[in-house]
Amino acid sequence: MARRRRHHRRGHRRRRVEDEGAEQEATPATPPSCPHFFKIILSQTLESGKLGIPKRFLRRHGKDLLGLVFLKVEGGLTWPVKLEKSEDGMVWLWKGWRKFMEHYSIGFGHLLVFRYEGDSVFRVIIFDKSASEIDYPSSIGSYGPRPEGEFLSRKEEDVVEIEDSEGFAPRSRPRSKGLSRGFGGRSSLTALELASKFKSDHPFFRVVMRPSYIQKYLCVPCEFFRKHVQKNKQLVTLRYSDRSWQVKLRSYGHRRMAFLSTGWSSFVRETGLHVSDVCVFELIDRNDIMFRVSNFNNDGWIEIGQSQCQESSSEPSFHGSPCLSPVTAHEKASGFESDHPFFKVVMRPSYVRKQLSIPSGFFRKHVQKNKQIATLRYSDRLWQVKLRSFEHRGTAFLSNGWCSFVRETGLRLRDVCVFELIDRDDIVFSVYIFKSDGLSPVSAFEKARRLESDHPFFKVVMRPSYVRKRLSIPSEFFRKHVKKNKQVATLSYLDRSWQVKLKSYDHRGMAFLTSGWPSFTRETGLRLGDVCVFELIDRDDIVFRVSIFSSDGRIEIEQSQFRESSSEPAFHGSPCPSPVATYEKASKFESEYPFFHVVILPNHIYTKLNIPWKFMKTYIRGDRRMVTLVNSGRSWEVKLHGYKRFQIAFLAAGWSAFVREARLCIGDACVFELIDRDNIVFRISIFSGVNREVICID
DNA sequence: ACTTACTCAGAGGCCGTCTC
DNA sequence: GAGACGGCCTCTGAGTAAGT
Repeated sequence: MARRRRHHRRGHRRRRVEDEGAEQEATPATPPSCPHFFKIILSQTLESGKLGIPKRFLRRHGKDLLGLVFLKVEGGLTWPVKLEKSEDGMVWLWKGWRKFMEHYSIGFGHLLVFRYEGDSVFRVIIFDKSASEIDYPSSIGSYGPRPEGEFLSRKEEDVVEIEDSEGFAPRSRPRSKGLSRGFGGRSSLTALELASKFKSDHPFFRVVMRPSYIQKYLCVPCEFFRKHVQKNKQLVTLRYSDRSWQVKLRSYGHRRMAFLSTGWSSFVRETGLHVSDVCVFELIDRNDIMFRVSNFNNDGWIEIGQSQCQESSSEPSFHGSPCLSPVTAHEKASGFESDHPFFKVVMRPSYVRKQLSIPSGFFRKHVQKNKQIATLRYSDRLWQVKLRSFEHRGTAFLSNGWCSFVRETGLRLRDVCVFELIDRDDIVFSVYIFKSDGLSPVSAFEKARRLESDHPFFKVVMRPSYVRKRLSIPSEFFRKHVKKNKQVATLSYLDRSWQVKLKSYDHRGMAFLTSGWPSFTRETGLRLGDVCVFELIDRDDIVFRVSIFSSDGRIEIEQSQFRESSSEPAFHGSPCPSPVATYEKASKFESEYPFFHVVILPNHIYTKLNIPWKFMKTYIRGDRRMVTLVNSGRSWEVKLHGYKRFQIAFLAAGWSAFVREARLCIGDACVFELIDRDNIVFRISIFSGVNREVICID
């Protein structure tokens, strides 16, 4: 049930944020008895002296509105305002509206919520530019509104609110694209309203989650910090749904600022906090600085600290690079809950190809040290997988047998797996696979990977740090194509260009696009998972022509002179994803003979090739030490090593000769068909990169 | 034959500076 | 003053070489 509700909640979150000046009606979560709409005050409204009522609101409630309505502000007067109807069906608040605006000093960027109470009466809530509700004194006559940015509530002295979110509230700073981009919120407003009703005996503050809060750290309102937090405190505890997180409290005394830093991102990730969620932080223990956190979500879902909601006591944290975390699979998996301990993993190329890294925290906590084998259960099948751990490094992997699991369950890059430990004694995991579907970056990836240019270029999958901060330039590309004295690059995209600072650290061979890059990502709408191709079209002035391939089909612009590639440069930003396509081709391979396939990695070229132990155990009898590889009419004798004790097998002596002479390349996928079990003869089919397809199949 | 250590690229965190 | 931005450092993990 809880799972279903959560899923429902995610669905709401994904609703598109409305545009500038959006007019909203009551949300589905709002009781039907209390319809409302909101308006953002733009210059046009100020100049015309009238305010349009949203048509959708009129359709539902317009018949109740006669020629006159009454506007009431909390604790204030009731203002009669005449309505005007224009020919196009619009209805305006007209005579009396200007007076109302002047009286309450309503200005550009203010947000007004009109809650319809029936009988032509609207209760009006006024938010200033910082999205803080202006709390007008009850003896309104001689008072103007409180200064912008002041957010202390008079009703509750211990309450400090900061209600400001890039997601739906106007920022205190002007932005280039207008201040109300995505005032979105029909749903945010509901969350905000719900949160605004929050009451507690403890001091508390409310925060609307901004992108920077989600991505980096949370700013604690300085007023609250000064008043309630002892200066020597450096650690706080956040309680949420029966779990606790230790988070570092960082403060700059001289600036009277405070942030929740180390540990905050874990809290965000593990509680599934999103931009525009409204959180209430209740200080339930002043001595140890413990906050009870309640989250008011966008669709009215409330998750209160230490609530009855079922929340996993295990570790629901995601493991694996966030850049590869597909929003959809990720979100689907986010709803997973269990009484058993579990961990979640986003499939990275190395996981799909090789071995799965187990989160060290999970391993330490739940897996007995002497265990060497784990069993994976998926559907009605079981797989035995070797459990490798390196205690001193705190790392652990699923190795031998894992590849078979991947192959046989059809696991792919960016799928999300949940591993639920249902039997601690025998280490049995029940595995749940959340497919990344078509919304993963794969399609963008596939499109981008086919491109080639006469100019030097590199390709990047957008990671969180790239989107929000800076872009890392492949060191090899930088060394090879960019002159050392260059400090500025130009990014050309469509008809626009951006000047971006080029920062390099020669001693480490690292290079980044820094200042100006955030503007580029913001203004081109670049998002996590999008793929960018950077063509260096001018080496002297470092001009990159950029092509963007969106991860969800939202936009796709190919403005360059790209053509289909035959020799594909590696992607940057995630470890060597290019073999995935060849792997996928090889995955479709069918044969009457038993077979396995591998993607050739650098270490395969120079050293040895592992054979899946399960394959070895099932199909290769006896203790034979030599095998024959057949390809394109030629054959190679290769030494076979198999170690029962470690369940490892690989091809060694003779293998490198095969690699060399069969012209295997890194990223190629090979299918090994066992065409003669007695003499151990493998027929090798090679699937190469783009355009080469299968080079030869005997 | 197998394990462990080392190296390096890159992601992300910390904290100072800048800007509004 | 508040918060965004930027520089640099540390940590992580993949790949590989060396050690036992």
